[in-house]
Order: sequence, then C-alpha cells, then structure tokens
Amino acid sequence: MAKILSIRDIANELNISKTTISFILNGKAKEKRISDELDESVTKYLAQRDYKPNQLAKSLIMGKTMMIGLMVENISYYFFAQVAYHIEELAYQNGYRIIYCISDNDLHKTQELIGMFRERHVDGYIITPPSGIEKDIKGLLDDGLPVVLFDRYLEGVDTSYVVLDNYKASYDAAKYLTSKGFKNIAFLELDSDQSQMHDRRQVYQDALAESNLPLSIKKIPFISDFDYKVKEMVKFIKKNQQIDAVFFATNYLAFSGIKAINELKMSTHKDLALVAFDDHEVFNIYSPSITAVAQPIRKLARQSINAFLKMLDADGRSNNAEKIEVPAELMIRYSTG
Amino acid sequence: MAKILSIRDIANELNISKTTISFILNGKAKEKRISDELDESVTKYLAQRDYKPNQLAKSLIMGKTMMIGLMVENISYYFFAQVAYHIEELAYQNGYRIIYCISDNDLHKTQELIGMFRERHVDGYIITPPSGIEKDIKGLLDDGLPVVLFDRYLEGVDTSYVVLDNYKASYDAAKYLTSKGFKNIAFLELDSDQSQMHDRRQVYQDALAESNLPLSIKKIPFISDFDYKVKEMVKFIKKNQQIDAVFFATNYLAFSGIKAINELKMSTHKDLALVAFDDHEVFNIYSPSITAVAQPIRKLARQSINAFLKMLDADGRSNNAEKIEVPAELMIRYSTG
DNA sequence: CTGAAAGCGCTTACAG
DNA sequence: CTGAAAGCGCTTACAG
Repeated sequence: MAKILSIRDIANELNISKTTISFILNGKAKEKRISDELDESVTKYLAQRDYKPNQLAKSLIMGKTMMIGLMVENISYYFFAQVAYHIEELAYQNGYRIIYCISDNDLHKTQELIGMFRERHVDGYIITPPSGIEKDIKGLLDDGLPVVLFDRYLEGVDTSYVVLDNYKASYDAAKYLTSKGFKNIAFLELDSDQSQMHDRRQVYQDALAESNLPLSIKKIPFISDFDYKVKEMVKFIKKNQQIDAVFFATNYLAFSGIKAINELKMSTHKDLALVAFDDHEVFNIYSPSITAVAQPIRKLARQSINAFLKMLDADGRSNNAEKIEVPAELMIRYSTG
Repeated sequence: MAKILSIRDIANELNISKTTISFILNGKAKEKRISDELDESVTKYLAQRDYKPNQLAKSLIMGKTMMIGLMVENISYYFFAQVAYHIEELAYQNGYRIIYCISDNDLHKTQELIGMFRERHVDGYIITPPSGIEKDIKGLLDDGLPVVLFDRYLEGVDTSYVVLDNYKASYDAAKYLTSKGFKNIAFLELDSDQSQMHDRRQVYQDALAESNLPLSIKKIPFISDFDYKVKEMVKFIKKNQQIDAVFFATNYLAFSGIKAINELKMSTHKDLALVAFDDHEVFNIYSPSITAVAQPIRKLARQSINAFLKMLDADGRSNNAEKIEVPAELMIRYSTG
C-alpha cells in the first residue's frame, strides 16, 4: 500500500514550510510575493512526485466540497438518464462532481436524502422536487445553499428552476392536432399533482376549447405497473370509440398506449393518431414513428448548471434566482399522419 | 444562515467533553463504561438539537468516505441507467453513497477520472473498464482499494468482477435459432475489443459450427452515429440476401437494424428473424416484439455490491476476489417466430 | 519574501 | 467513569 503524500511530506523533503507550498499550489505565489525560482522549482517537484492535495482536508477547511447533489425521480427513466449524462459532463467541466440519489418522487424519502446530502456537505442541489417538499427546500435556501429545481417548480418557493415551457409545448401540440383535422382528442395522464402535469392538461383543454372541440381526459394511477396501464387504456379506448387522436402526457404512458392499440388490433396512424410528451429514442424508429414533444435535454442541463453556478456566486442571496422555461420541439412523425 | 452545530458546541452546552459525546455517538458508551444516565441524556439532547456529525471531518480522520466511485461507459444507455438505479439503492442500504462519472469507454478519460476519484478518497470502485486500463486498475489494487469490474473483466487483473455468462447466453441464443430452423444467421457487432464482445462472437461461431451452419459476421464502427449504422446495415442486408436471421450484439444495434429493415420494406419475423443481446423495455412492446437475451440487472447490481463489500472486509487482500458470471435469460418473443 | 501557529470538526490513545 | 491532548491534511491571518 503506497503511502499517500501529504503537504507536510513535501515540506520536509524540500525543507520549506507548508505555507509556502500551499500558496504555490493555489496560485497565490505572485500575490504572496514568492520568488519566481521557488515557485517554479516547487511546482516542478510537486509534479514529479505526483502530489495530489487531499480534497477532504481541503473541503473541511474551505467549507466547499465541489459536489452537487443530484436528486431525480428515477435515474433509470430515459429522460433522467439523459439528464444525468449531460449534467455530469457540464458539472465536470466546471470542476464539480455529482453525487446522485433517487427520490422515487416520494416525499419522505426525499426529505431523508436531503438530510444525507447535507451531512455530506454538498455545495448545492439540483432536484426534481416531489410535491410537499416546499418547507425542506426553503430550509436549504435559508441556510444559503443553492437549489435548482428541475423539470418542475414549486409554488411559493423562490429559487431557480429550469423547466420545459409546458404551456407552449402543450398548446402547440394541441393546435397541431386540430390543424390536422382531428375532432375527438383524448388526453391520457398520470394521476399526479405535479405542476407540469397540471399545466399540460389545462393548456390542452383551453386550446381545444378555442376550436370548440371536446377533450376526453383519462387518468391512470401513478403507481400502477405496465400491464395494468395497458389494461386501463384498452378499456378506455373501447369505451370511447369516437376518439381519433390521443395525447400521452409521458412517453411511458405512450408505450402502454401503443401496446393497448396493438392488443386491440387497431392501427396507429389509420385508426388513431398518437402524440407523446417527452421524446424517446425509440419513437423515431418505431413503425409507424411516433410524433412527440421533445425536451431539449442538453439545453435543460446546461441551464441548470448555469443557474446553479449563478446562485453559488450570489452566495445565498436568492434574489438572483433564475426562472427558466425552455421551449420544446415538436417532432412531427408518422403517427399523426 | 443557521449555524451548523459542532460537537464542541454540544460539549459546551452540556459541560462535558467532546470525547464523551464522540463515544456515545459511536455506540461506544458501554465499551468505555459511560454511565447509562449520561448516555441516555446525551443521546436525547443530541436528537433534540438535531445534531449531525460533519462527515467530512469524520472521513478525514477515519480515512473512509463511505462513497463508491461508479464509472460506467455511459449512464444514459438503458442498461447502465438501470444498473445505476439498482446500485444506488443497494449501496444506500449499506450506508454507501454513489459518486458517478462517465468513461465514454475512453482510456484516457477513464485514467483521468480514476485520478479524480482518488483525490476524493472514495472507498472503492465499481467500473466498466475500457481495454488498456489494466495498469491503472492494478495500481488501485496495490494501494488496497477495492475494485469491482462490471460488465466485462480484464485479462490478467486479479480482482472481483461481475459479468454476464456470455458464453452460455450466446450459446443458448444460437441454439435457439438453429432449433427454429434458421440456416443463414448473421452476427452484427460493434467493432470493439472488449472481452464480452469477443466472447459472444466466438461462442456463436462455435455453436453454429456444431450444426454445420455458416455464420456471416458484420462489424460496425464503434463511434459511428445511428444513421450511419442504419446505412451500413441496409448495405449488409442487401448484399447478403440469403440471411434469414440476425443476432445483434447490443440492443442499440438492434434498433438500427430494425430501422434498416423498415427502410428496406422487409418484414421482421416473416423475412428476417431478430434476436438482440441486452433486453430493452421497448422490445416487449414493439410490433412484432423482439426476442432478446436479458441481463438480470438487479442481480448483477446485487452481486457487484456484495463483491465490493467483501473486498472491503478483506482490507485490500485481493485473494478473496469474486469472479461471478450471472446467467442470462432468453426472452423469447415474436421476432423469432 | 517566508514561516510558525491556529483552526476546520472530528476520533482515540492515554492518563487519571 | 470521564477528559485533556494530539492528530487527520489542509488554509490563512499574522508576524517578521
């Protein structure tokens, strides 16, 4: 087991003080008026010995861990997996590391995990918040910790958030369907009280009302498994034969919907047009390909990191919270004609 | 900004020494013969004040961070996203946290990231190793750090690994196809020198040779994008009209294959049977559904954490390395008849 | 231009 | 039964 070098070892080997080395290490050589020769020779020696400062000790004294706590609903979902990829990359470029955990969108679990991240002294948070977590988020903000809400915001919590412009996204999708001549559109959603679900439905309803078209709404229980969802959809479609288009509020719902349509021996496209919220790699290759409202994931990730860094700079003053709504992109494919 | 309580604050408030509190905190009250009353009253006070020890200070002195460095090829891939989910859950249950990063299967990047994890003093590693990383992994092991290789192992590196039983998985899939009467089977793979790719191909070749059947092999460049892969496959299928079944070495390849088949106006199932390595949620709902070799992800994750914990116990003696091959499950669906 | 000393918040060997 | 003191590996205000 190779001994790990400490700054003291280096100091002894070089017969100078730890202070001087620390200054050089942190680029304060000029500021502290350390001679150029010393600076240079120490820097060289450090590289030669491959000395790496112990980040733990550094964190303890500086009060910064250079870690971001990332808490998503479920990292195995396509959307969040993509997000995790981009967030990690962008954070890394800014010197930050990601420690992640999964909230399952469960209030109690999220509270526990926030506590865990606090013990670890992460420098801040990027969170997809479950509803009910308002007070805990405020607690973090009160203690000067940056929190960026992601994918959805919390009413009454004044902090940065990065969400899709659900209003415009839903409106555009609805208008697209009506412009294609569909008359009986169904809205299929999860039984959830998250802000973005609510927004999507509301706008959809309004957009159709503008054209005097009816909207059938079907809610599927949040916790149900795939097969149950399929069953529910089969029932719904059978009961509502007049429907000529379906809008799915999430891509996973669309998958169950596709399965239901297959089971009913109906034809996507001919019998029923489909639009899904949240694009998925598979929508593009499915036959027929599925029209979807795409979230620009890279942009969402970038905005989140930017908002995070900006809050850090502000050092706890939440008045520079950024409320960002990123426009979606409607990927028109074959399932809508 | 609420002040964070330190053990010293508590000591002052209670007029006892930090030592005593530390003992109580770490369940050493009995061992150190601290009076039951003191133990109880301090414990109560700690809870009341909601005191949380600073993990950073604790880590610094104990030399343990209770963090596992997880390095996967790309967390946004379906397989790794699932793995990340289960690893996090199981690690959490054992008191460990996950800090992750993405290797892109790039040797240089992986080396850099290992260095980064070292600076952070993670207690150990779970890695999907790119080829060429042997020396760096050995370096970690020499320094007594547990490393669990995941998804593939490294020739000549004596440490724990958890991989699929690629031999049996490929053999079973090949035998299944021959038993269904397919005579001209193609093997589509990525141009990569990872151990598991090599194994899969070799076994496939052997299994078909047993039945005196020819095997066409097509390699697709590792770094090519989706559309390029589709193009390559279209070309390949056109050139090899005799093929009646295709085995895809990864599920992403299968997606490009499906697209290619659609572009050629051919019919999966009637014209060409498909089998994919690595299951994907979508294979089950695609029409026709796609037969796949499924990796038991939960089990792989569990074995990895177990191997990790076992190595930690052994405290750097790598002689208790666990070499685990988990059997796959062949999910027979409609694409093979 | 450089260094001795204090301190971040913990743990533990040692002493009483 | 309990506590004073040293130490983990850093940074920085202060002194010279």
